[in-house]
This record gives sequence, structure tokens and C-alpha cells, in this order.
Amino acid sequence: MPELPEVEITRRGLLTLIGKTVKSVTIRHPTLRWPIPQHLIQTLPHQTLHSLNRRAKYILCEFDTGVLLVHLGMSGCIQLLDHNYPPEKHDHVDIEFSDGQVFRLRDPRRFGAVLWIDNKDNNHPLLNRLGPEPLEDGFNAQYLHKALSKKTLAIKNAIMDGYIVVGVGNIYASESLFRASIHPETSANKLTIKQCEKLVSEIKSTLQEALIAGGSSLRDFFGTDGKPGYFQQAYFVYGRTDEPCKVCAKPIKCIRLGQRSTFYCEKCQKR
DNA sequence: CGAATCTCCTGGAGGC
DNA sequence: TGCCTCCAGGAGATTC
Repeated sequence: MPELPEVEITRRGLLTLIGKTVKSVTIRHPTLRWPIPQHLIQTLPHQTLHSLNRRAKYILCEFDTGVLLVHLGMSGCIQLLDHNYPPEKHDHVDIEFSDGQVFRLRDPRRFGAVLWIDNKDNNHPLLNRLGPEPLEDGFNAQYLHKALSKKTLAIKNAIMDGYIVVGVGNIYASESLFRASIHPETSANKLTIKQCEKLVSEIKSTLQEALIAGGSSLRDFFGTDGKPGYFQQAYFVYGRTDEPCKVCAKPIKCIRLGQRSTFYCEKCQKR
């Protein structure tokens, strides 16, 4: 399931498309999280891709008259293929470029999204209220401590809230809290500035390590070249219920927090 | 208003 | 081997 490192790796894998012009768009299955705008079939051809950026887990593809916003949901991947390569069952969208390369979105569970933001519509509602990027300087201990100061929800839910900080999904939330020795159920406003320092630092390093490792992969993530990442071997707690903690050997606990599996070590992580 | 819950979807795993 | 049930999860929408 794509977390921020996988999205960033996907974006980098697409950079070779910059400067190329769209030849055609094929939409095979228009109902992702929201309907894919059918007008893309007419709008995109003849437009040039100028840049590929990322905000949170959204990939932003800048064309002449607007931005194509792509989200991979939890099972999405983008592959770059020759246009003769036959589509498979869950290959919902193709954007063929004039050199014959195809940007192909596959998303079996269809939690992903493909939307169009016209240049005249700035301040898109999906983007304009998002918190800071976790790897940028705006995400620091002072910011986090202040952002949490009136929050009583569990810290794990807080760091997964995109209005506080973007890009921290379920896996890295558990991993970062373990590394920071903070119990996932701790009230967000109870974190000291010192704990915020540690947590910010561990969120950054966890994401950074995953990025360097080429993105983590569970069974259904592949990057643009079809190769899986390998970060999952390094998990301290995620998916390790009842297995010994890698630090203290006590069995890892699994609880539900905000409808999500949450993994932690009760000895290493303090409330 | 903040927090918790609901919702979309399908593949894979486990039980029999 | 096949069928059934259950589960996973990003994040906006809805409800409390």
C-alpha cells in the first residue's frame, strides 16, 4: 500500500515523461474514489507535461491548461510501458504520449483518484488545508507541539491526520512511535516538547530510510518499473503481533485505534 | 468544534 | 478445489 516514500518513488520514476506531449487518453474503468473526468479524453491530447510534483500522497502532473492530480489509494501503481503492452484487469487509465510510452494506472481496490484541476481553479479543496510535508523544515518540534496542544486524541491518530502533517500512513505511524518510545494511545496534548523533538526526528528518518530503500512494499505495490521495494524487512513493530520486540524481546502488541491496526511494544513505549 | 465512525473496493488468507 | 467469511486500509464524508 503506497505510503509517502512509494508515492515519491513513483513520481521520480515518471520524470522521463516531462517535456513529452499526450497523444491519447483511455479510461477503461471510470469509477475510482471519485469519477475520473471523462473530458480528459478531449482535454489532455496535444498538451505537454511540464512538471511532476508531489503534495502529501498526491502526484501533481502539470500540463498546459491544468494539473492532473493522481492518488494511488492503497493498491494503486503507475507503470510506464510501451503502448502495445496489453492492459490487464485493473488497468483503469492509460495516458499515451507521442513517443509511444504509456502512463498506465492500475488500482485493483479503486481507492485511488484521478482528477483535473484547471489552471483557473486554484486552491483546490483537497490540497489547500493540508499540513506541512514531513520531510520539510516546516515540520519541526515547535510546530508539532503547538499543533497538538489542544488535541486530546491518541498521538497515533494525530500524526495520521493530514491537517497536522501529511504523508504519515498507518505503517510509518506505528514505526515512528516505536522509534520515539511513545505509546500510540498517549493523548496528543500530553507530549512534551522533548518527545515532539524525538517524534519529528523519527518520522523524518523513518520516511527517509524508506525512501532510500526504494519504498516499502506489501504484496501489491510496484514502482513505475514494476520492481517491488524492500523496506518492509526493517519493520520494528508493524505486522509483528506476538513476535519478540527487536529491542527488548517482549511480544509486540496489536490494538485497534481509529479503526486501524496499531502495533507497539508495551515495554519500550511509554504513555 | 473536535473526535469518532462510516464508507468506498477487491484480493488474499483462513476455515471447512 | 471451491465456496464462504473476514480483513486490510487512505482519507473524505458523515455523525455524534
